[in-house]
Amino acid sequence: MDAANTLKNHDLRVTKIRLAILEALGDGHQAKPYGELQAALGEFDRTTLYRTLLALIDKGLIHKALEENGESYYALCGGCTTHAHTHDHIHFKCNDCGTVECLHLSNEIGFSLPGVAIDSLEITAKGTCEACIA
Amino acid sequence: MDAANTLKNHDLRVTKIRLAILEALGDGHQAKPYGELQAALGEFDRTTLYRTLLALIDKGLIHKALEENGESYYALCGGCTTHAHTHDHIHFKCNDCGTVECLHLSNEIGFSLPGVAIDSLEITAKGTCEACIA
DNA sequence: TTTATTTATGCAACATTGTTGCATAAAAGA
DNA sequence: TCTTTTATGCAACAATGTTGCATAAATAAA
Repeated sequence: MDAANTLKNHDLRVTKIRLAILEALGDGHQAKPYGELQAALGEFDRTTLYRTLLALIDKGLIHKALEENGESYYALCGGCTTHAHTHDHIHFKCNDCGTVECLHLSNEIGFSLPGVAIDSLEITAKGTCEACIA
Repeated sequence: MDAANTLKNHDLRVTKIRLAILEALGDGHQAKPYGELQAALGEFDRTTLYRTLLALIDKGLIHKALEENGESYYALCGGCTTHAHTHDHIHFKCNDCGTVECLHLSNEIGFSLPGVAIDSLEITAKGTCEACIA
């Protein structure tokens, strides 16, 4: 499906910046830092970018993958559901090249916290990615 | 051990703000948001607070438990080692009362990511805490 | 205990991100 | 094409992060 239809299917009007953000986020398994998005979308106003990201998150098209050093990383929602980016989905950041990837786990992660009700689980692993090891 | 000796043992001079931060962080199993620390330590300059937090992190006395909505949460390093707050240590945020706790897991969490080398793992769970369920 | 040295603090200044209100422009439906 | 709804851009401000530098405070040495 093309980006315009993806937007329509998520109850969003088709506008230039929305198409541009979807394009900037690429194939979806990699999260982009806010600064990079802002640089890539320099033709648009910062406020518009900010509000558009909120809108896309709200409609479940993208998600905030991680926050680090005051900067947020955004990625397309691939197989993820809108509200539960959990259990079988983790974020991996390479300390060498800085790449942040959304990875699917074959095995589910399980643990229990007695007494509390868990709604969501965010797991961020850091280390060295395959490309930087080689 | 009292706070002054804790500082000395970590290669840190004993100063008013450092003692005040340790006191503000309390018994250590609960992380405090930056804004709350700043409010509690209002007598000190913001820059000093900022640099002091960096120093305490650097020496392994405290750690940044989580970042959310641009705000960092800090907690004492209890049983944690300086660089690896992982595997058996998670952060739990109650969506009701906002409390963030550092919790110890009895069972270790395990999973594998083929090809990558994992240095650290951060796990944040959100939901409702025991007090807010009751 | 006084002095010398090292380090922390406070202040000023600025960058970045987040955030809101409002007038205007653009998109979707009639 | 016209109308209605929504998005965009601009201005403005708040909060956090960050650096440089002069001064004050803490530690080490005499």
